[in-house]
Amino acid sequence: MSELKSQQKRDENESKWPVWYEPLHVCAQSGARAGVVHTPHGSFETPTFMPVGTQATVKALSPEEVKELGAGIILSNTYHLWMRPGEDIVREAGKLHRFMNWDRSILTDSGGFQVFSLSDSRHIKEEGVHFKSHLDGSRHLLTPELSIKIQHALGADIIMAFDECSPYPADRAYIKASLERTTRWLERCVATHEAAPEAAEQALFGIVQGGMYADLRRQSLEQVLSHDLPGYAIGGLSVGEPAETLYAMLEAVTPLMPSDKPRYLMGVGTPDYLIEGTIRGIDMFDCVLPTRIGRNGTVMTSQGRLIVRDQRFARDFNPIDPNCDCYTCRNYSRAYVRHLIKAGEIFGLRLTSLHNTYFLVNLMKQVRQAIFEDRLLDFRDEFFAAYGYVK
RNA sequence: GGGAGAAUACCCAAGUGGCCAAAGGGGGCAGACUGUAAAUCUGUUGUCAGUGACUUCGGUGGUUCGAAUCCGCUUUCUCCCA
Repeated sequence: MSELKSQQKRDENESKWPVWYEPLHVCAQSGARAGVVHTPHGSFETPTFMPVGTQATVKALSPEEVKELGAGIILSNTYHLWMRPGEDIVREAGKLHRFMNWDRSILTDSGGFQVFSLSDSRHIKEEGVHFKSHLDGSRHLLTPELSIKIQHALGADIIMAFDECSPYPADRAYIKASLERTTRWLERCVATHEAAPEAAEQALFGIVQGGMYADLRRQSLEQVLSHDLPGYAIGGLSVGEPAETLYAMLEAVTPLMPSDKPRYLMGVGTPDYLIEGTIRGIDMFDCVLPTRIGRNGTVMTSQGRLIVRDQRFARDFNPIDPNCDCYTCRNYSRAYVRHLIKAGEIFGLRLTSLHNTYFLVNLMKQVRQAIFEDRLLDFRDEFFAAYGYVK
């Protein structure tokens, strides 16, 4: 695409969508993209890592802290806020941004992941998914229409289509049927969304499924792309498959995705996946990993993962990561963090959550810089060597 | 001074003849965690070799084919009465 044509496309997207992608640079060495995603609540630089705040809070962190560590966009969750406190309350509060005091971008997941993670207490049907509430066992039906309506009430800048995040392993017939149902659900999501006034300020992203079958991934992509949407996501990965499989699935679809729209790899959060995903053309990632493993006593460092709760750190008065300049590493030692975690002190969870989230957000900043310098493959190799990944 | 009761592994605590190296908690140690039912979950926790052996239930001496469990003595602790 010529410079002029891509500029035209950009202008077109800007006027057409509440959320649009501004490409800035493609890494000559890796083909990875750096850009900016513009939303009604500010812009965020890509590639980026999005911390997850399922229940309208990034667990253990205040919005100010999440902001300070550099996150430009966070996630929240349709299913959980629907169950509690109820989307009507969030709407009444002035929608999510006001409710949780976060003035940057927000993305809400549709509840599609809960179709996967709450598999013991739900039934999938064509109309939607019947859930038994994990809170009180009450029965509920989440449909594509309802998911979109709830997400309208929540008011995130980016909302997700209601999909089935299919399990792994799963046979081809199941995956094919599942992805086709997800496609039909997408049509219903789009119809509901486009008919609503909220479409002016919220952008609906479609989700590519297809399990671990490259041709089914392509089929799903084709169906999703038949809707002109402001962004596209890849779902149903990082569900237990080998890394090579995940990479292969990305390679099956990202080259066919439009270059003027953001691409979001859902639920992916280890450093290797972030880097390899970016190399394969992904712009956005989210994951509970940094906050969850943080709360459970594990930290990520430039030299690899550490279970900082382990005894070997009892007298280690160095920072968690000597190369990190987050609040935790600037002020506290491994020994202190370990002590807090062992003692069950809340502050310990806060320090590890803060560090881990900073680590991934900051990693993506470095990745972005490497893209601009056309040296992302070199950066990857350097990072992996220090982190302890064997390539 | 008299009487009653209790002592079990790092801690608390089950167990009152064999199925007991000994339940269950806690603590310790280790691991897992990927669009969050997760400040959670799993494994392990006498010793040594690892399908077995050895040493353990305050100490000691007995009874018995067999004892953490029954008996004698003893030590310590708690409570009650003087």
